[in-house]
Amino acid sequence: MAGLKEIAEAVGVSPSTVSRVVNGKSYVNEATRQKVLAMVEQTRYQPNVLAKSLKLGRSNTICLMLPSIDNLIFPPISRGVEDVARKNGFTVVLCNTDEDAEIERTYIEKMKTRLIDGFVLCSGNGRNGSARALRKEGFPAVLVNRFTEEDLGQVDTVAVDNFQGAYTATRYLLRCGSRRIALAYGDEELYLYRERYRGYCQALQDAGVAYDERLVLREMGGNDSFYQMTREAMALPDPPDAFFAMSDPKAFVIMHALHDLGVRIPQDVSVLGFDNVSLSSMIEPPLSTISQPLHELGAAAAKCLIRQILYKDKHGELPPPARTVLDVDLIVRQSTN
Amino acid sequence: MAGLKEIAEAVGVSPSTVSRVVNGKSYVNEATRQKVLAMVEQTRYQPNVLAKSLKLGRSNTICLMLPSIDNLIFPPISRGVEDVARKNGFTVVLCNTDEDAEIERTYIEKMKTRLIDGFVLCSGNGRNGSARALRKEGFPAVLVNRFTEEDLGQVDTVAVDNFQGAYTATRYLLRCGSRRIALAYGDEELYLYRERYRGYCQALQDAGVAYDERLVLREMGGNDSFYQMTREAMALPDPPDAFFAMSDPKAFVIMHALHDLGVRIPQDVSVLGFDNVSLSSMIEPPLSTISQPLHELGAAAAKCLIRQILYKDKHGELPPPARTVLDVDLIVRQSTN
DNA sequence: ATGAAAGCGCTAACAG
DNA sequence: CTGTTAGCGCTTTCAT
Repeated sequence: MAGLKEIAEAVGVSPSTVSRVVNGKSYVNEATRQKVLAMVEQTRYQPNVLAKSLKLGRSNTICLMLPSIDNLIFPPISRGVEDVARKNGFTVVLCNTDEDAEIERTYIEKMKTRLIDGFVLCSGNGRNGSARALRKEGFPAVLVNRFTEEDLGQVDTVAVDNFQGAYTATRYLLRCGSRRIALAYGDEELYLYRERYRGYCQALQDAGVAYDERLVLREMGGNDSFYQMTREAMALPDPPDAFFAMSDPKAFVIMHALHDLGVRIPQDVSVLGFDNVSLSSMIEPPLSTISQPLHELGAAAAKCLIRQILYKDKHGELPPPARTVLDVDLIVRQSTN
Repeated sequence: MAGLKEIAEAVGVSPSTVSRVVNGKSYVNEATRQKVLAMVEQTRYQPNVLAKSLKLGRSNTICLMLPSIDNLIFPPISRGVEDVARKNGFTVVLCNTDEDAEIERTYIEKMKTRLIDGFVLCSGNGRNGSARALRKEGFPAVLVNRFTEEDLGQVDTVAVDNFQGAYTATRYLLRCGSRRIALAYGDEELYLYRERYRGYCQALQDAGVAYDERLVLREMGGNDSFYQMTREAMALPDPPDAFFAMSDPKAFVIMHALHDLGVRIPQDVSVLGFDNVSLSSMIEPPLSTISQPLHELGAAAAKCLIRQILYKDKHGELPPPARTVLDVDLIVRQSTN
């Protein structure tokens, strides 16, 4: 692969000149500019990004940290991030942490030594303040979906309004006539789930419907645990007439359990999800759900991060943290009535 | 961030010495070694990977090129790649090409300038010989799932035995008593689908069952096209008594269409998929399918690639191309009988 | 408008 | 066993 030097020699100018025309930063005599350009074309010259990064202290690379790309909501988010990153000349490195704080820490350290320009994080459970630490060190960072109260105002965040989404969901179920709404509660460590819980409670209260602790199914060890909990709930003296699942995959498990119980959806009980994962429209019956704009969430995060990076280039410091909240929609399909 | 130089000064030795102890390549006086190590510890020194790569011409980074991480089979493959890469000290950067040869080409060029050590490719439709070109240039590369006859023996490949899988699938359906087996045929440009088609035809022939062109549903413009084709097939004078879908998502669409038609699965018709994507066990009824070891496919690819990289380091050239074939299993669930 | 020179952080001969 | 030197490919003052 030809380098700056080779093409400089071939044209009979200095490497600096070639660098100048390639980067278009400084004026160069039009005649030589053309000659250089011709040679660049001819040799299909591509600048060595590593050398450039080393020199500049900027790699045009961002890191996307998530629990696992296997989780259905992350592929679209990841595409959102990549699509805008690419459009802006950035490369993205994806890291799966498996929710392990140690792995996350290791990755972050490693990435710093690659002169990574910034981080998009969806991996924290909220307790480890990675993002805040990063920001304190001057690293651009943005939290997507997963963050806590403490992060707000301290670091950039992107998410939907989880409280509102759950409120809307619950109110809808109520309006459909449900009165005993079971809740499939995700990992309570996560702020986003606590927010959805709040939305659920608030909607119940606003409608004057009693909250029943026996109807809140608390995840223990994965989504599969909802299979058994669903059966137990249905065995209650006054069983649920609806299930609100805090994520679509939980709804899938619930529907499965209900099916095995011979309970009809939605005739006997309604099921409502949250996320609008691509498969939710493909199952039987198609799942009603609260849609999160997954791709946009990723795109917004990347935009936010790139804004920080550029701002830092210019002003030498990070811009004040911004909060982005996207809207959710209620998608009514056939699992509710 | 402290560099080699800083810690060298602090200890009172030369940078080379520090480099030596850090890399453990050469013997260093035990006493100084300890002092250096102590300082390394204390300053939490992390070598600048970029500088190292630039010097060595090796980045310890590999590139995973796929159509889109949104496609259900890729997340597990991607995890397989990442897991073994990480274990071996490699970072992976993921590129989504959306099946666009131009995007792929651009990505490849870009990655070369990052001194990428090698490529795992699942993105080609077979016609563009990216992998062969790469190999010719001396770049380690391995093809996963998607490749053609021409690639065999020319470049490293990793895949399941698609012919055998489809043969097994079809034979199973036949043994269950089906005689009119419709086939949901994926993109015929892809060798892997043509292989599955061969397996289907062979099994039919071996069983002495007539091949009926009207039963082969050829994808046109996405999986959703199978919805309509399923309806049409069921409207035939002698409709199918089974569907063999060349991928699980196609099976989902078929099941959906069948459901809307009021056809019962598996009582009226059987449906069999291919891939064993994680959701196939969660739908109603749970889908019988041919399981591809997705995670292992990725892991095997990464191993193969790393082997090439190491071999090249040592011998200055690539090892002869190897072919890895993994086994598939028939998973009988409840969509067939 | 252009060239010379220094240096980003690291490694690898080559001396000693 | 350890220090000196050169250089990976690029950008950027600073001269000219």
